[in-house]
This record gives sequence, C-alpha cells and structure tokens, in this order.
Amino acid sequence: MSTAEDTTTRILDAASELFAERGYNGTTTRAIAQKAGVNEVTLFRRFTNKQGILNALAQKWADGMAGFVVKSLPDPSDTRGTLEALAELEVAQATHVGAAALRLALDAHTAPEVREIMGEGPGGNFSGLVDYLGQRQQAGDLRADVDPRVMAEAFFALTSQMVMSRQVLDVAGEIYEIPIQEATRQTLMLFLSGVSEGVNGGSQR
Amino acid sequence: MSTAEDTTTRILDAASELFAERGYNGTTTRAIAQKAGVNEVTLFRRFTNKQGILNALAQKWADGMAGFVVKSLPDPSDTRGTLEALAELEVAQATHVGAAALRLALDAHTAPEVREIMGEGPGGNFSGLVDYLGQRQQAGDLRADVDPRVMAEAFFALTSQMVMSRQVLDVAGEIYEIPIQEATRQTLMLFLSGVSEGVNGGSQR
DNA sequence: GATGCGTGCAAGTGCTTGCTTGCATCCTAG
DNA sequence: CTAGGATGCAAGCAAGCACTTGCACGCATC
Repeated sequence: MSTAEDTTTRILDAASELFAERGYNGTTTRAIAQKAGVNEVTLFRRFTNKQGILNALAQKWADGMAGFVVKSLPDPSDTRGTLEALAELEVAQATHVGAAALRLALDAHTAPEVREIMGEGPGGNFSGLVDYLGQRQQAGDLRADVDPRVMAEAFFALTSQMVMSRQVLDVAGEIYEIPIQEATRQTLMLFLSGVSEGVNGGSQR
Repeated sequence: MSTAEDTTTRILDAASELFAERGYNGTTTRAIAQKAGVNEVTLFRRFTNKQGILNALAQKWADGMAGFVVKSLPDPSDTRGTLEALAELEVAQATHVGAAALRLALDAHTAPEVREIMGEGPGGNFSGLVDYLGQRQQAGDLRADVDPRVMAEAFFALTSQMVMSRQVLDVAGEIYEIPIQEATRQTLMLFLSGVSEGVNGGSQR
C-alpha cells in the first residue's frame, strides 16, 4: 500500500509543478503522467478527472495552509517582528504552493473549475493583513497617511513577486542571481522602512 | 481601404484583450475572429499564422514603447521626481500593453513563439533602472544597504502588481476598490520612504 | 463593363486532448 | 496457493484546435 500512496503523491507533485509552469489548461494529462512516471490511465483511475487532480491538490494545500493566519502569530504588538514572520511564511508558502497557486489564479478566468477552487486563500490572507495593519496604524506604529489596503497589497506584491519572478516567470533568474532569502530580507527592510511612522519622506507632495 | 486597416486594427485589439485574459495558448483563433467581428479565415489571410498575430501585436507595442527608457528622463539628479515619473510611465504602459504582455510572459515557458517575442522589454527596463538606482546610491540619495537590483525588483513588483492584480487577476477588484491612480501614488510614497537615505528603520536586524 | 481586392461562408484535414475500454501482469493478504 | 487490488499497455473515440481550400459576393478603379 505504500506504493499506492506513493503513486498519489507523485501524481500530485507532478501536477503541481506542471500547473505552475504551464497553467491548468496548458497542462496535459499525458504530461502529468509522464512526469509522475505512471501510466496516463492511472490518473483517471485515481482521480476520475483532470479536475479531480486539481481538487485533490487544492485540498492538500488547504490542509497545509491551516496555520497561516495573522491572528495565530506570537506577539502582535511587535509590528516589525510580526511582519517579518509573516513575510517568511508568505514566501515559504508561496514557494511551496504559490507558484502553482498564482499561476492557477490567472487561469481562473478561463477555466471555471479553477475559479471554484481558488476562491479562498489569497482573499482571506489579504483582509486579515489589512485588519492587522489598520490596528497597528491606530497604535501609532505605522504611518497613517497610507491606506492599510494599499500597504497590504504592497506587502503581497513584494513577497509574491519574489516567488513569481523566480519560479514562474523565471525571468529574474536570467537577470540576476541574488538568493531568495537575501532578496526577501532586503525587500522587507524596504517595506518596513517605508511603512513605519516618522519617516523623512512623509511629505504629501 | 479604410475598411482593410480597420479590420487589422479590430483583429489586433481583440487578440490583445483575449491574450491578456486567457494567455496565448488559451486563446483560440475562433475566439479572436468572433470578438473582432470577422470571419476566422480573415485572420489567416492577413497574418498567415496565429503567431503572425502575436508578431504584429509585439511590433505595435514595440513602436509605442520607443520613448520608455530611463535615460530619456528630464532631471536625473531629482531622484524622487524621476522615480515618480517612471512609476507613472510604468503603470500607464502596463495598463495599455502590460495586461497582455504580463500574461504572455507567463506563456513564454510553454510557447516558444511567445518566448522569442518577449525577450526585450522588461529586461531592458530592468537593468536600466538598476543602473540608475546604483548611481543615486553613490550620490548618497538612496540607502546603501539594499542592493539596487532588489530595489528595482521591488519597484517593478509594486507598479506591475497594480495592473496585474486589477486587470489580469481581477482579484483585487473584488477585494477593494481604491482607484489605481491613488493606489499608485500611495505605493510610490511607501517605496520612496523605504528607499531613501536616513530612515529610522536602517538597523540591520 | 471588366478586373482585382477584401471579405464571408461551408466544408474539410490532420493533430492533440481528455477520457474510456479490455486485457495482461504484478504484489500482497488471507 | 489463491483471490483481489493496483498498475501497465495498446487501442480507440469524440471533441476541439490551427489551418486550408474552393466558391461566391460586393465594391472600388480603370
């Protein structure tokens, strides 16, 4: 039975990688089978559908994402520490799941079956972060002249872009080769400086 | 003959929109024809190929992009002003062209014909900005403890994300509704504050 | 009034894709 | 040793795709 489980895992891993690279519609069941090293028929026997594979994948992600909420973080009054932890989580998460998830989000337009699946994740994270940033603004930790939703968007833009450009677009890889940890660290420094109260650049133009 | 030109225009416009929404592979020639209000055969008579349509589109973009270089900006010693102007350009550009271009960049993986076309644009802009930011660092305008390549990546992440999330992903539209100009302004404020010399957040961890 | 160009329409070709079916093979549990 | 479940393999099917061909129509120009 270890073989059976193993087969499932290999299929899902292969599908995840291919979805990230080529999107949902761009990934053929034959390609998944080949990458997983199984016969194509096995896919359908295990998951009935191509969509079944997607569902299983989404389920797997949802399970792994359980702990990923702002509220469950250690010391919320430590704004800097919290955001650092969040950024690490986000990048790690995006590295595992996000490459495929981001790509699939784009496919949500075209493929209705993808759209169904993708509803949850980002939205929940987003509004959670917006709430948190709003609180920190009122606590005087963060500058008040920038909308918390803009801050949150910037935060996700910066973190997800790290992964997006490196893994999915794979453009930045050709452009330069700063390791992702280092790039993340520096980017977060930028973000924190920009977002903090009492900055020199506060003039409203 | 006005009709002939018009036909070409309508086809390219339709293709651009559809590529933005569904990507290259996800867009069928039938769909383009229908959206353009012409017969499918007309596409092939005008552009020989589906790739021919892509080429024509890329050509059209390239023509419009001519002026978009860092070097051609007014007063380079005015760091803030220059970056503001660049951000405006970038967002405007991305709004016109980028929705499709960004989407196509993702397809570069799968479709070799797309890859050929997409080589230029972003890379050129990117390294141009890296150079500029490096100079401004040496002039003491920008903080020295962040790699200019990271800064540039953050810059493009922030600006392109504006367009990406609104037009392509169309997720942010559901999440919140700050007009893009306002969001861009605030985001740039964040970026400038984060990037400037003499910020309070300069501690290295 | 004939010529040529741009276009529409109908039909079809070869290829790929998602998915199915039938049969043989292997491995493990009882 | 035998029964059942998981897998492989070969073949195929219907649909959708990019792309082609042949013919007819309208509309300018000479």
